[in-house]
Amino acid sequence: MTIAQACKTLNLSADTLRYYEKVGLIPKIGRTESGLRDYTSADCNWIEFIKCMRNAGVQVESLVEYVKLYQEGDSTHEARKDILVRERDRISAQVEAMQQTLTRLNFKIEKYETKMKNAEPLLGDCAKCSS
Amino acid sequence: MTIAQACKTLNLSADTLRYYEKVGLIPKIGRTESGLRDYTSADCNWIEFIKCMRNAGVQVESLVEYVKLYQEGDSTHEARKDILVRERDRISAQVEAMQQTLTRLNFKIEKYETKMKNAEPLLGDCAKCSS
DNA sequence: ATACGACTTGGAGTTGGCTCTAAGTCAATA
DNA sequence: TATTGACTTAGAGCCAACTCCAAGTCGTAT
Repeated sequence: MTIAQACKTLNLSADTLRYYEKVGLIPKIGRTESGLRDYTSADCNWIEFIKCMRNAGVQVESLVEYVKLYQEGDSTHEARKDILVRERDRISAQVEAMQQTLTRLNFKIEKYETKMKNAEPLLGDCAKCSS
Repeated sequence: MTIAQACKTLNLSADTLRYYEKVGLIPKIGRTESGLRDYTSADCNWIEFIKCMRNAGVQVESLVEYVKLYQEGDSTHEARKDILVRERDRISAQVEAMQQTLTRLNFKIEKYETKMKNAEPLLGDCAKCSS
């Protein structure tokens, strides 16, 4: 699969795919005889995984670390799991904070909707975010 | 309240507070006779709100827009509500994506824990993220 | 009086994550 | 054979959101 096709299936730009490969976020992609990248479906699955993690806010750095360990083989089993656990906990905390923000936003939106024109001076008085 | 005290209560750096004021993310802070910033509790409440939104990933740009409208008075009531709704929907979608990522991560972590050393080649085969 | 520490400013620098540019290679088509 | 279009590379540029720096101004303690 050419890079153009990979872009379409993954909905990522060619620049981004090349960037991901360059920084080690995805393993080296195989080449055709003339030197063009040739994405396998395994490559695409991996990139799909990476994309999912990136969308959730996992840093490129962490994923690079994970890929590196993965390439070092079985001995890195524990370390890899630790990264996943760490990132899961990070995302989990982030989701909780966001849910509190949602509660707060909904409270404010409701005030706007019930035409309480004086909602704004109370801005800070509604439920506070924990952070 | 001096900027140092505001930093402590809000857990934000002085640079960040000044930056927020400069770009219009928080209204102009009053000054003492000698020109030092003097934060009121209303200022702190506002900043607390801003901080909550920023923590949830709301862009500075959007918040600046909101503050600007707020300062223009009652006529911007609808426009302000629209911003809040827009950002709520954005956060909401993001939370959903993150929850799917969490599911995926938990699946992988479990595989690591049950000592399925061959978990990695299946990387892309577990539940896909929608995005 | 002078030194100190907390503040002020404008503007430069940093980080993360892309995104774009320029110059070149290659295969296929007119 | 010449041109077209998709690819290649290294490296520069860009954007958001801070973060740091230098030079200067206060009020207070020695």
